[in-house]
Amino acid sequence: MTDATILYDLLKEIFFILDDGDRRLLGSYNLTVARYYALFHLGEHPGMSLRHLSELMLCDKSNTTRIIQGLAADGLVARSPHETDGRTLRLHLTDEGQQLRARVLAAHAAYNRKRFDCIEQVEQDNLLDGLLKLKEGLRGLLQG
Amino acid sequence: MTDATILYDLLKEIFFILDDGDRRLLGSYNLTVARYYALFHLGEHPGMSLRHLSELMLCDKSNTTRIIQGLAADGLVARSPHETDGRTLRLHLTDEGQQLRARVLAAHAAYNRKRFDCIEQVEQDNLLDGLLKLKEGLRGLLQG
DNA sequence: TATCAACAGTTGCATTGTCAACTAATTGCA
DNA sequence: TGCAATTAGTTGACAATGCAACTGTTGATA
Repeated sequence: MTDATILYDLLKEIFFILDDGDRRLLGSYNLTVARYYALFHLGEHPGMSLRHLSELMLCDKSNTTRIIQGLAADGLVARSPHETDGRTLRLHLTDEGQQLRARVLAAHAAYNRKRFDCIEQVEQDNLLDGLLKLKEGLRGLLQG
Repeated sequence: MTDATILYDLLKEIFFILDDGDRRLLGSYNLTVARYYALFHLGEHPGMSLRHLSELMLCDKSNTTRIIQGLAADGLVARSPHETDGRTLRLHLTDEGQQLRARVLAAHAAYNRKRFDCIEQVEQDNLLDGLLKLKEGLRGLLQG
């Protein structure tokens, strides 16, 4: 087994542990992980299109359609037509959506601090460096 | 934004990129990620039970039932009754399954090497150290 | 300008995944 | 031994997700 495969397996395993924790935390706010990400990105980019959101969420646009449908049904997101482009939607958080987003983001940040407390600050920084480089490299592969 | 959240976001994004790549690579072999893992484990433990496979795949046994049904329909896996325990199945790769497994494992390992080539060996080792520590820490949280 | 390609979003379908209920077989214990 | 509890696997209901095909809109160009 090569180093690359060990790294790969580790990354996958850590993801599953993080994701499992997320599911529990977010479930207590009646959110799924996907809905949480949608709320997050919509707060960062008010008025964004569905396609743009799909790119940020790294998922298929059909999936995004349905996630937004659910959030709209819950009164957290509003969809309006684009002013000039008849194909495009403008997505916005409702007031309720913004309030929920603020609460959940705070809870999630606190949860992350707790989770990553297990490693020292220096190691966090090292890890951050390595992961950043890895991410850039992987993104580069997608282009080339 | 705290370091912890940056780390978290990086890990998630890297996972999604890896997963997307996996889906493409495995798709070219007519495999899904779940089927790939099933082939992998079945090759390591010939004759294993469905329940055992479920544990290794970290998923519900009903899901495993259906994944195996699909693989069997494709002629990659054979199911036979256990010699002494009438409840239990014995799962085996067919010859075709073994050949496919060998090819796909090699392709996946090569793909991983290519993907992780973007960072130097020393950095890979550092990353591995940090991730290992993180994994242990996260596991610790689950217990405590 | 008329047409054709590209794009945004939706819908249908298959796979994956969970949970709960079920069947059949085994095990344990009174 | 015989009955109750456990175990292996399957099935059904449902949600999330990806892919492919579709509709309607925009844009580019001949």
